[in-house]
Amino acid sequence: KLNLKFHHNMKSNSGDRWSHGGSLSPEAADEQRVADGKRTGRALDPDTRSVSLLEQKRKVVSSSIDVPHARRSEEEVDMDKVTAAMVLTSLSTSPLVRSPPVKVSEGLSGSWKDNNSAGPFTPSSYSSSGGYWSWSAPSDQSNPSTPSPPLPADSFKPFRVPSLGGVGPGPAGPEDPSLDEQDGSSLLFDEPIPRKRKNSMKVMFKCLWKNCGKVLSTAAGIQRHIRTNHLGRNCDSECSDGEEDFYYTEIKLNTDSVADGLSSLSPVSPSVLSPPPPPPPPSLSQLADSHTPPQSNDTKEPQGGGTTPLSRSAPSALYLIHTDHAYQVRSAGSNFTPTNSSSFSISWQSPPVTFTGNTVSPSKSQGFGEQRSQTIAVLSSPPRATTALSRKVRGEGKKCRKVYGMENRDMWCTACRWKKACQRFTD
DNA sequence: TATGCCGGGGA
DNA sequence: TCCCCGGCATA
Repeated sequence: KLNLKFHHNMKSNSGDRWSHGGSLSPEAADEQRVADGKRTGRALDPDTRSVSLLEQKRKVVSSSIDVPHARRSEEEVDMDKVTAAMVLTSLSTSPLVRSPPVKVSEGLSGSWKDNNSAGPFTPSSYSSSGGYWSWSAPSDQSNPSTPSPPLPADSFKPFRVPSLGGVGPGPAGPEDPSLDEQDGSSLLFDEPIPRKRKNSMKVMFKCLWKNCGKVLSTAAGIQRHIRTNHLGRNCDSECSDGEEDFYYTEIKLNTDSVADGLSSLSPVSPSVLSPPPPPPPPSLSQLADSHTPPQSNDTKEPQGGGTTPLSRSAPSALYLIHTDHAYQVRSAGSNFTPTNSSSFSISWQSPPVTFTGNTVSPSKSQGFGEQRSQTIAVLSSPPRATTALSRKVRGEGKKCRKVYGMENRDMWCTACRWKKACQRFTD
């Protein structure tokens, strides 16, 4: 509990997400890196290294916290699952709403970081591409104009809060998260999509900005379009923080059916993009709210207090979206290979992981249960055997007691009377 | 809950 | 040794 509080305070105190993530994340990152050894590529920041006793102490605390997190996560996971499932279902219906998902995903990613302050990636993103997240934090001057943040902000806060509380996605311990989550995400999104592309599919990029359905054939083009027209950035790629990635979606067109034209795009794209279901009404409402008002986003973010209302339901939704988004990002990353995006994809994946982890957790629990039962069985079996050997197995036939009944106890054999093995009706 | 028995204890 | 009973395991 103390630990949790500690994290929370840190986050709340520092208006900036990143600062939060940064402070906490480095520690976690170190741990995970060591443990996993997966993402060793990035060197730790000098700052991180410099961390001294205090940091170490934190680590200890954080590590201890992990356990509680996991537990909470499991509980909530179930809820999240359900919510997520609902969201997905609903999303599958309407394609247009995608943009929200993307944003949401961002929010999620952010939350994820916070949650998994210990997460391996936080540091990387933190150190390498702090700018990325800037959008999420309007306070940063870098992205003053970015409207999209609003959505993220709303969703973001709620999401974060839960996670911070310990309920969050961070459920899985350091180990599980990365592995399980990745697996889940990969299963759902990674494999199917990439393969499809290769076939007769043509990839187009559609601007998700409101009232802008512009479709371009290149990611660079769409990014530029978004950057210039929607984000109001004049500078080229330099200015890009990867934010553009979130405002366009990748559309796969079947070359055969391309004739249909864009009109077909919207319908097709959803189906094609296995991961991203369309935006449905109810669940979306939340998302939409967060999305639509970019400005509100900015306003909200600074305060950061927004723990209140959205809280759980939103987070769950976010999860789904997040996943979807992750997919998009990844694909984009693979295609475009933006430096930032790469980092993103990683961080994003982690969130899916969380989700998956949740999903998995149940199975795990079951597995444990099974193990338990097995173990018990094993243990119990020996006693039985012992009993059988040492103790006379109960005879099948009726004994004096049953034959004569309690009323005629006098008629019982002495053994029966003495509560010994019946001598009269021996088996 | 009802039985069948074992292990013990008292007379 | 005879009788009884507590308690356990099983049906």
